[in-house]
Amino acid sequence: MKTSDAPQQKRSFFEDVYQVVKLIPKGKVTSYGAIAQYLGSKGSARMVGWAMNQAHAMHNVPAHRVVNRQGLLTGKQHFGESDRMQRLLEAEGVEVQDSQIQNFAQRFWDPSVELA
DNA sequence: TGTGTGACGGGCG
DNA sequence: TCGCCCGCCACAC
Repeated sequence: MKTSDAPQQKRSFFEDVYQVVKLIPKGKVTSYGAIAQYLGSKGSARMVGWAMNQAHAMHNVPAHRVVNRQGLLTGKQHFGESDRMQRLLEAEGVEVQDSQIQNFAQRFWDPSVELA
């Protein structure tokens, strides 16, 4: 086995994202950019979004709590059912109207601030 | 090895 | 105000 082992945790950028997402309190949401900024790559919000795509395999990652800066459930399409993501948020007390989180500013949870 | 992709964000017309 | 374009960076093929 040499260096070919360690197929488990890769300490990749993804896991960092997952850890942050897991820390999102129930009933709160954050944005891709906020996570990216917390990770140090403010302009790499796309990476976070893409990481969420892989997070699909991770059942411990509440990806539904991550939305874009507008508070819009842009990633709902990746949850299979169009209403699944919204349903999950509503189950946590987050008001969602037409894929748009209500009182987004109030529900917003910034890791770079809360985890500071 | 290099190119393309991507659940975004900010800026400009 | 709305819409379009460009930029960022890691990962897969």
